[in-house]
Amino acid sequence: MATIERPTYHHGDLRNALVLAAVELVGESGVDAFSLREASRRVGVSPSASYRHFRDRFALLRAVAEDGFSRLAEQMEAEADEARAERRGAEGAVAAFSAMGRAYVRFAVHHQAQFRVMFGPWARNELAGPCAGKQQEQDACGMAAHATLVRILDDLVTSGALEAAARAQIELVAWAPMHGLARLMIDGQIPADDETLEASFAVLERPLLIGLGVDPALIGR
Amino acid sequence: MATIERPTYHHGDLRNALVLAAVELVGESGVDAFSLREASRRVGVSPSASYRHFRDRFALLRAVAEDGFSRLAEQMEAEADEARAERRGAEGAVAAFSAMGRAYVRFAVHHQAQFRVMFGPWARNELAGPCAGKQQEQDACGMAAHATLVRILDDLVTSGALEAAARAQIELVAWAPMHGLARLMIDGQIPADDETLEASFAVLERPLLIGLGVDPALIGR
DNA sequence: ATCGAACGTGAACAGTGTCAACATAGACCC
DNA sequence: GGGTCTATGTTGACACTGTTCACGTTCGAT
Repeated sequence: MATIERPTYHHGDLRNALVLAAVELVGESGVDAFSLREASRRVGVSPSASYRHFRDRFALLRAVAEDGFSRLAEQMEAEADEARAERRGAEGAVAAFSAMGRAYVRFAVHHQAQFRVMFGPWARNELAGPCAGKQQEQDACGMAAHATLVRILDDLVTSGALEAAARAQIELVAWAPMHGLARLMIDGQIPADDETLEASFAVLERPLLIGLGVDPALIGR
Repeated sequence: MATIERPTYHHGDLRNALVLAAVELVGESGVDAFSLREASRRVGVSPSASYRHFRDRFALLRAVAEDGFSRLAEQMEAEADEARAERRGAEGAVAAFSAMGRAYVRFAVHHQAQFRVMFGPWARNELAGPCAGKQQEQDACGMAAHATLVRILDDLVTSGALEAAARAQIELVAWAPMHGLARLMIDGQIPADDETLEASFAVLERPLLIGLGVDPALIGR
């Protein structure tokens, strides 16, 4: 009855296949369209089989979120590194910081539905394990991405681009505007094309950095 | 078979009753828990009756969003006016602006689920009318709230607190960080209690205003 | 080779969105 | 008043969903 032929009775890698299918599904038709049954169908497995790997449909969504966070971390890291490579010292740190922010928003816009899942209400719905099953960390999901953020912010201070006193604030002052821009774009309040993205980012960047006390001369064009 | 007795066969105000029930439902158990059937049940009416007033379950959610936007507009307006009343000129304009932002975030935190609906993916799902049935304006939903925002931003310029050149930027520079803070709080990335709210708001406020070129002396304590 | 555990299947339950056919009750005209 | 029209509700059905339970199948260790 499986919709996709499968040579072996056992799938072999069902868990990952399900996550992948779910990511696809969510990407195609949005979070609402996602259904555990449809994901199972795509993988070619009966719906109940999924319950050997996920206690809930929410557990599967959490896995989708986790996948998204790790991709996001990679993306941010890569673009930040690239930006820093072209410059030195404080200027490099500022460039990396800026690139990271841009990467964050770009990721959201290019993976709208998955981004929504990542920050959806599912992650902390029940007492159930927050992410992959580790119960210790409520927000373990975004840990990798958050670690990247912290690293780049620290650079900002150690390179001298930012006074140490501002370090405590910068996390929020950096994150909130970028997150807000991202959400406004994926939720349709702001057009979600790449040009608008760049323009909006540019508008936000300078006042934020200046407000935090970064020397305007360090801010790339 | 109605779960709530109803003296008359016709309800009389079913549309509004449904919206109210939906707002309640969403507030109690989140957007996911919402179901057209449950809303109908609460009102004491058969599920199909709702289809005389809403083409979709999404249409009902859009009505919930609309309700939220008008409440938000009232709230922002009220708190801004109150804050301005105590001061004069540029200082008053800045205070009103600040109060409006605080009201925005506070509304989100105190009406988490409804706020999520307001900015959810439902509003612009289909070609269907965006909100109450008017098809002209894609984002007619937030018009009242947006008008309030514009009014207060204009004050900022006319009162001399902000250079006219910054007017074009300020909309985004004000909205994105507040929206981001709101979402991070309701989505669990930042604790959603009132003290954290005030503290976070305070951290964001000053760099933003300074970055835009507002005289620090005008910023309230 | 056997046996337990891990993995997958089928059939079933309650709940959902939605629709078409039918019932009721106001409104409006004579 | 009586008679018709139309807005409004109701019943019953369909296809779909999440989830569970009893049951097959296969893998790996002994």
